[in-house]
Amino acid sequence: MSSEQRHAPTEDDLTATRRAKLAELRAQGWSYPNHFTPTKHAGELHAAFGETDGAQLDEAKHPATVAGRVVAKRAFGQASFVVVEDVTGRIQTYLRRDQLTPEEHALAKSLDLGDLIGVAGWVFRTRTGELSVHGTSVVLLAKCVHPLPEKWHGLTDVEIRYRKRYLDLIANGAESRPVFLSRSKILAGIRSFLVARDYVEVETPILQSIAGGAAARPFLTHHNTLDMELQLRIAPELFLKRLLVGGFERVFEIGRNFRNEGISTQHNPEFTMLEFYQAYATCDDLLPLVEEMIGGLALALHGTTKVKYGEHDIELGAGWTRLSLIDAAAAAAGCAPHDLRNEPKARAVAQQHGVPIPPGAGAGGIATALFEHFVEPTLIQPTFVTGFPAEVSPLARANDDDPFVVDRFELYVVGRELANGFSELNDPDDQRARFLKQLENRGQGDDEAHPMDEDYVHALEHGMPPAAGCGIGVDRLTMLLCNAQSIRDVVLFPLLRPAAKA
RNA sequence: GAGCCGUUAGCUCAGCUGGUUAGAGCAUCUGCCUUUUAAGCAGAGGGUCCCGGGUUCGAUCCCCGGACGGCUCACCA
Repeated sequence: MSSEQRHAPTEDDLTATRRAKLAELRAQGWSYPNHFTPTKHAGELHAAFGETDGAQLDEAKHPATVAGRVVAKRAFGQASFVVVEDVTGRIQTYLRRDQLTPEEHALAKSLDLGDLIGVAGWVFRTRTGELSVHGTSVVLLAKCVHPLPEKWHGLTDVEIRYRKRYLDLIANGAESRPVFLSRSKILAGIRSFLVARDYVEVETPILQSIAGGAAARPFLTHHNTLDMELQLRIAPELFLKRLLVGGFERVFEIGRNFRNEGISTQHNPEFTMLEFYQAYATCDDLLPLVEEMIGGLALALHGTTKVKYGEHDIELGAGWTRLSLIDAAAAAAGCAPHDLRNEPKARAVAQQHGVPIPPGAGAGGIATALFEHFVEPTLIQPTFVTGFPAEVSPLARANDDDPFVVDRFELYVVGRELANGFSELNDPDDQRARFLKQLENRGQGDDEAHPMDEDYVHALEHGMPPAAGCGIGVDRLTMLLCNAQSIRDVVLFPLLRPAAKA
């Protein structure tokens, strides 16, 4: 390739070199072998022989076959040290000419960082004391034709980490993999917690004709043969409650919700939510359940209910603070609680503090805006906020003594909403009226107002047992328990714009 | 959607006030090396300085526009 001639952007030289090696192997008949069975993981070998001295190992010559990715290679003329990484960790292999066929020796010399190989041999300890596998055969399992990120600094470009998560896992596996293992444990922990309490796991539609159950804008899609507009669900709530009508008494679903909104460190357009519903329970019954679940998950993951999140030390052991939304908002805004029940007065308070008033908001909506503005960011330790205005809770049951509010709570930790639960509204006429009120708000410009769902009201008209339900954002819970500052660090493949065409 | 910041070799990063041929380490290639530990030694190759305009004798650098990303804000969980 002449240097004065500006060649078209062809393949990178590093990749070309590796492809040439691959072509050579193929010419010799190699073709991505399918049958290879390792007998040991790296972690097993370290666990079994980590304390065994070299003389004993030489005596016993324990056989071992390992497989994994080449993550380091130190080659000499007639021998090489090749470090292989599998899901449990790393093990060094030692490949020398006098133990291999000529073809294997040539392969060992041509190995690139990133290749997947299998090595059979015996366990030994090198002169410098490192536990290794002395190879008697080596086979290439898959070729890596692209150069991998540098071994010392790893991959720091966050865009590539999210876009090509496999590279993040290869290059930064020690840091990024544990988060996803923890996420798996959290999901399993939630399931076993609820199943142990007689909850039934169910799956409800993601494709819905009216996406309801939350205040959010949906994604739109289309069914071709039915020629039908569909929306991706924004919450499973209304279907889970139809199941309560049908006779299930305790149900839960862990699933993806889709909300057509902005992206931030705390928002991914698709996110995982746990929702659970219990008949013959009230809102108050759920608080201890949530405490126990989240505290138990922390204990299972970390062995303690104290977790570190950024600068904060969070105590997730039971006994969380409880706070009334209206009282807290009034205290922060320096007015009397009853002022926030009166729309003109509430409006004046908000204007006095320069807090924007949502379109169509009445006293309840304004009180909530004040709460979110002043109080929410200050709730660092786990706090249950109760007494939400009915106006902002179209699916929750009004309080018997004070119909201005509903029997509802939200859980806040490190200034973020983590869970939302309430006694369910099972009065179909009240539900219809609330939906109509939401339609009014929609007319006034609130495009996240809840749509009318006659089918759901019709279900309620058959009688839904008194019940309470709760939703927990699994991604945010994982962030909290894994000390992750961005939701993209706990979602394997976060949504990104398509990469610019290079 | 708005504001601020960023984008230089495959990766991690330098690059002065605008100056001639844009550097380093790792990685790669060639040679030597049968117990290394970020192996070593000798040599070599590798760049659309994110893209498009503008200013200038001259732009990686200054100005304008755009793409992508990060952070903050707004909305939600």
